[in-house]
Amino acid sequence: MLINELSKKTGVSIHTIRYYENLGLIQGVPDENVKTNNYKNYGEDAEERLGIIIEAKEVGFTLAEIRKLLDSWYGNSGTRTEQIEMFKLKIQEIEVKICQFTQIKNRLEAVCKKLENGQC
Amino acid sequence: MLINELSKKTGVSIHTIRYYENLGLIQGVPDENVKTNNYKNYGEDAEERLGIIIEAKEVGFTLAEIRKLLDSWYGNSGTRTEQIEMFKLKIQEIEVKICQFTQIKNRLEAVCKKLENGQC
DNA sequence: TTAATGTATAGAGTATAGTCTATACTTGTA
DNA sequence: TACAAGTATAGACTATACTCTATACATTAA
Repeated sequence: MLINELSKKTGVSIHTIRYYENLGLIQGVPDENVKTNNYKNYGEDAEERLGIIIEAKEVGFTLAEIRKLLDSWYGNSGTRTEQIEMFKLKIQEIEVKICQFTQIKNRLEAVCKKLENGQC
Repeated sequence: MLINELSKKTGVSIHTIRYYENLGLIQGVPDENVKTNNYKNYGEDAEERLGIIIEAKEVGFTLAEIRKLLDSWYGNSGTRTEQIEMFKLKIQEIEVKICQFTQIKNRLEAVCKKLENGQC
């Protein structure tokens, strides 16, 4: 598919897709059959990678981190042991984040209850 | 306490504290007894607010959101009903985030296991 | 074939969140 | 009293993550 379709499918703007492509997060390839242009084609892999980027961004990873994540995910870098280390580290980070979220949630809930009971 | 002490206590740089103060997230007050300077004094409230800022930032709130949070927290804005609404909304947002984190964590764990079992 | 629309590339502009520098005044210690 | 260190203010600079503009070429429908 061309960039326009990828954009519509994922909800990511064409500009942003190109920005991600410049950063090496996804990659389109020119169609060998078409010699007249250098339009890039994006496959399901690009779509999937974009999906992961969106998800990872939502939970607070930077694009630099996501790049590393994708490289490990798709085995573009590091030995298997390094990849496993990378994933375990990320899992730990996420666990810490979940913990922090739970804490601040409890804090907010406590304040909320106080407010509801008119104790403020 | 003066800005230097506040910085040391919280681990937030003097520059950043001033930046937050400009945004209205915290506030120091000049000492009425000292007429020679306009050095600002920061109380425990400022320290506490900085603590909340740090926590909230860690879980992904923007400074604009944190400002609203602090205003509700300390009752500087809105009716009680509005405050409760605000808190409930934030709690919901956090629940969604925790859910997203759990999902991506499961995803990472699955890939990790595959890697460990040599299925990649 | 022409006009509208789509694509690629490069580079400028924007928003957020700092971070640093310059200048000027104040305080505290030798 | 001199001087190092602290403080305030304003403004410049940086990094991240876009977002937009300009230019040029390609494609497609009328």
